[in-house]
Amino acid sequence: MANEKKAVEQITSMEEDFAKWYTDIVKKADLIDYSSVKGCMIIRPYGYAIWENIQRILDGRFKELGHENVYMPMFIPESLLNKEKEHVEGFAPEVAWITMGGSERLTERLCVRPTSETLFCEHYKNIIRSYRDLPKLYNQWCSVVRWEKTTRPFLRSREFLWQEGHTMHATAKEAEEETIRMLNVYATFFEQDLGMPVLRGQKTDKEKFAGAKATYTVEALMHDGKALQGGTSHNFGDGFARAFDIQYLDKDNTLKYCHQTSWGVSTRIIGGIIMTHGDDRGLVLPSAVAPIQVVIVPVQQHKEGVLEAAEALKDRLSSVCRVKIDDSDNSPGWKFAEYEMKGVPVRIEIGPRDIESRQCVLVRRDNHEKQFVSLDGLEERVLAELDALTKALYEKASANRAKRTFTATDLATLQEIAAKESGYIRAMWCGELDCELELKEKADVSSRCIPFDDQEPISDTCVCCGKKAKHLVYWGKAY
RNA sequence: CUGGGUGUGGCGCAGCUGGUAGCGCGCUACCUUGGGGUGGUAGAGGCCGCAAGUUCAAGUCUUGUCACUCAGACCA
Repeated sequence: MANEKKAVEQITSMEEDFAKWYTDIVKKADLIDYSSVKGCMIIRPYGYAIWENIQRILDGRFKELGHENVYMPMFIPESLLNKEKEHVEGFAPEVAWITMGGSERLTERLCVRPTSETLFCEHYKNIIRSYRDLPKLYNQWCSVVRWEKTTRPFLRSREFLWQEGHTMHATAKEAEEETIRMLNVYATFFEQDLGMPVLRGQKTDKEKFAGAKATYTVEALMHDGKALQGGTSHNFGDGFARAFDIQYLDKDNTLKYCHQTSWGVSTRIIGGIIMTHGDDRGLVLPSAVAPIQVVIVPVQQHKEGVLEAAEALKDRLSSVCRVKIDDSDNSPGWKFAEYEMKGVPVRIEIGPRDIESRQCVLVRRDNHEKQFVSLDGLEERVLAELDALTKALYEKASANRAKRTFTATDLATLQEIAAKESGYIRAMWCGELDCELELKEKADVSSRCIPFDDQEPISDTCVCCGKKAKHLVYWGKAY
């Protein structure tokens, strides 16, 4: 249809070129603009509003669980960063350094935080004395800098926004519980609020965070079959505590090292939302984080009573959701396309015909079906549709994941699948780094995670070396 | 970091064998139209990424450089 075609001609089709489709969307939905520094993006009001919604929801959940927000400096002296060996080795290659202050050369250079473990450790050492001081449950919302070679809006930028929780506990058991608890907070947020199914699981040693004892992850699968690590939760054991000498005096009057966790999600989530739910008309936003949940488009708005009726609807709906009315001079068709591009979950059209029959037209972003809806009880109906939309997105994404999840019990099959398909490949693994490297080399896949909820062995031997298998691993290509 | 692509009004592009810049969209004003990007009239807006060089003359040729972008390698 000519009109259909016209509505989508502004963005590249995702089938044609997924990468270009993605950049088209981030630009044309007004999420970001590029800045004059490579890899540093300007997050525009509409994009930032999505982040604010993510922040508000997660921040509330963190606080319900007893976490407090703090703010740490953005600079880390080199000597402080160097205290934990594995950690510094992991991050050193992508750290940005400050060497000058005004016109003076600094005696010790400062790194711009790539993550704040060391800063938290320095502070915790000063404030933790007794078991009564534990646990310490701190979180901060901030930006961090990692000097990436290749950058993409939201997915990999040199500066990005995130939250990083850093907690200190008396025992290893408590630290492990906190690590899993926060992983579950993320998993729930992804699945219920963002409509994104995730795999909860553990990273292999190769993929885990520098300095961590164990790294857990929620992995999401994008529409094109590539995986995206959505959030991470690390258990540090007492490794950093030993490096920074963070001890407390326990009830039994002996000094003990603290056990530590950290966990984070970043603006990368927004990239994940785009690549999971978006379509050829543009962005599709899950209701919970959509800056505009309902857009009201008046039709024949110059006619008597139309704008007034639209305004009245807006007033009513404002009490239950985020609603906008577009009374600009643009034609209705223009507005339809515009708000589809921006991923607004629900559109309501109201014109003279509707007013006469006390109804309006309601169209959901995910299925585009026009429904004639009575104005009575509209608030409840809209809330139900917002909820149904997120659930429908979840179902659709789950179906995509199911379609793209494969199983291999021998190397040849795994290679064949990896070459032909895009998605997860379930396969047994012996636990050796060599096999991970070999699979990368031979099939160009990396281990995404050892999933918690899918460990029923599919064979006894490692898919790569044939030795006794330890875990079922999801393999794939990742962003 | 390696390899490709691209830099020309805000955006997308044209500009051939060198001769002093053009189209579409958008923007501004007014009118018109309005249930899937409505049509019209009149306007505003560019030292062609940057720097050297060749030439009487460079958007166009040469060299260098910077940026963006895609695909790898590396990472949230």
